[in-house]
Amino acid sequence: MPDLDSTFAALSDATRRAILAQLMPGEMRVSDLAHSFDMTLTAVSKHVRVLNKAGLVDVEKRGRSRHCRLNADTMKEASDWLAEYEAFWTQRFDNLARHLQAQED
Amino acid sequence: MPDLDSTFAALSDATRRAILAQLMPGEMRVSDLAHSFDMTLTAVSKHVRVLNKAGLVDVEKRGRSRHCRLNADTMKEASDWLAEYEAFWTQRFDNLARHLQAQED
DNA sequence: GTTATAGTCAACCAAATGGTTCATTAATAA
DNA sequence: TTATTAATGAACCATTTGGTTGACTATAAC
Repeated sequence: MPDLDSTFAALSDATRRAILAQLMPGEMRVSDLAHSFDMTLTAVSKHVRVLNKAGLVDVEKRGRSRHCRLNADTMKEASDWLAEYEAFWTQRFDNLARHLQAQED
Repeated sequence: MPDLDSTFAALSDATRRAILAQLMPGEMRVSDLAHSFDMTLTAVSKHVRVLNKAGLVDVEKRGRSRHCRLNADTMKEASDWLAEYEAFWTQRFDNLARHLQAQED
């Protein structure tokens, strides 16, 4: 049930975007993520919680670890919202796009 | 010069997204925009300033009016960032059961 | 001129944000 | 059993945010 407000808000922090990038190859524990950042485990845990509440990351408790993994469905919703404006930026590059399309054929 | 931080932050507010939607058909003055919202002109003016600083809206002073228009190039940057995750929502390799398990706290 | 309109600026407020430290819970290891 | 590890919770702090009101600037209209 994540709304666009919390999704975009979650994406507005560089640390959280970096967390998402780290999760691309596969799931990671919260403490593994924390090693990459110059902040406390508590801070990273909070960021993960924000991402989780925004629906961008799923967290699964296994033993005493929390395993985090991307939930890209929510990103798709943000992407879909932006896509409604696509015409406003593709129009400018229309000529280039046609040119590239012609080269593909 | 807008960074992703301010771009996504600007997009995280429903009022500002509504302003962007209103600007799709064409430019509008700040006071025209303000008519649509249950808040003061000052508040709308502040939202426009946030959108302008984020590079999402261009503002041109004409007479005593400020005319606002979309700048979709910045939206494209946000869209491009999200697009790097496209593979994660187009290829749905995660199964539903695991997803549901992750949802429980 | 005087007055109305468009908009910003400044000050203020309550709530949210991003970070810290310290304490605590829960699971594993010795 | 005891100690260690993984992670969250609680309290705190400074800054930012989204809104207000009231004063102000600048343009346009009468």
